[in-house]
Amino acid sequence: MSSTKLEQTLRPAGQSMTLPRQIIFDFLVSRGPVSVKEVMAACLPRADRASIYRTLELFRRLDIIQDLVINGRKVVELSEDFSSHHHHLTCTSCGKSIDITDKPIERRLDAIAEHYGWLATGHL
Amino acid sequence: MSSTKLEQTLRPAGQSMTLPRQIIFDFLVSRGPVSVKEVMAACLPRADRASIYRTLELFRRLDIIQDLVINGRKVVELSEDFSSHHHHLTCTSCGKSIDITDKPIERRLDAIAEHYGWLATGHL
DNA sequence: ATAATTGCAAACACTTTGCATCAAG
DNA sequence: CTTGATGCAAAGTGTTTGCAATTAT
Repeated sequence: MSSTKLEQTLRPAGQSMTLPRQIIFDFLVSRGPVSVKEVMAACLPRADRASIYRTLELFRRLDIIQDLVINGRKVVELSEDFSSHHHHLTCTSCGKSIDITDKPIERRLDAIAEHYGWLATGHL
Repeated sequence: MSSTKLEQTLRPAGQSMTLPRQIIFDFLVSRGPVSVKEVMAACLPRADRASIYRTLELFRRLDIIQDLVINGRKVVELSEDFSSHHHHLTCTSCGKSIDITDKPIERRLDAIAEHYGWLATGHL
């Protein structure tokens, strides 16, 4: 199969590049943060329900995706290595969110961590 | 029943002050962010499983609690009206988290929202 | 060829619902 | 008393697991 960014992550981890994994990954790339239910709706029956769960778990373990909650909705999105680090601005009326970035916030978070004697490895 | 902060929130909403609700609320006050499973473990069988779900849903609706994900764990914690606004510093090794507050962060978030023409009503 | 991954079906866990009983106002 | 909340049991969803068949290397 073609040498994509996905494959470059799977191979070193001793994982195979397979069609279900590609299908799920492609969907995640095409959409922003999505719920598991949305992944199901989009990938079934091309990928089996069990394979979807197993793939999401694998992607999570390889840090290809990360979980988060937006407006009380548990969703999954590509991690920073596959998209870029950002935050979300979410409308409390319609639920839609947009991605934002802000250097000062990042710097301040690092400073806070340092103040407490921690090393900020990441944040939501 | 006694006039607690909880009761002062339930009454105006036309809700009764009941023992199960008190039990669950007390547990949430005594502990920080906890998973539903932990609430179950602590409150069963004094409160019924169904009552626990119904109460958490009610608390959520009355903004007594809020959901969030800490380190991939979906948890619930008292909202700002019942604790004070804060953020979490979470250790990636042991999973423990501590509460922190930081004015500059708050101000910056407000500024960002304004920049996008939004009004920041809250954030995680 | 062989080892890993998949699809299917069954098991399991979690959450919600209907309804009779009980408690709060 | 009257209405709303509870406990129980059953139904409904969501997630995980075992295993034979399939696919990647």
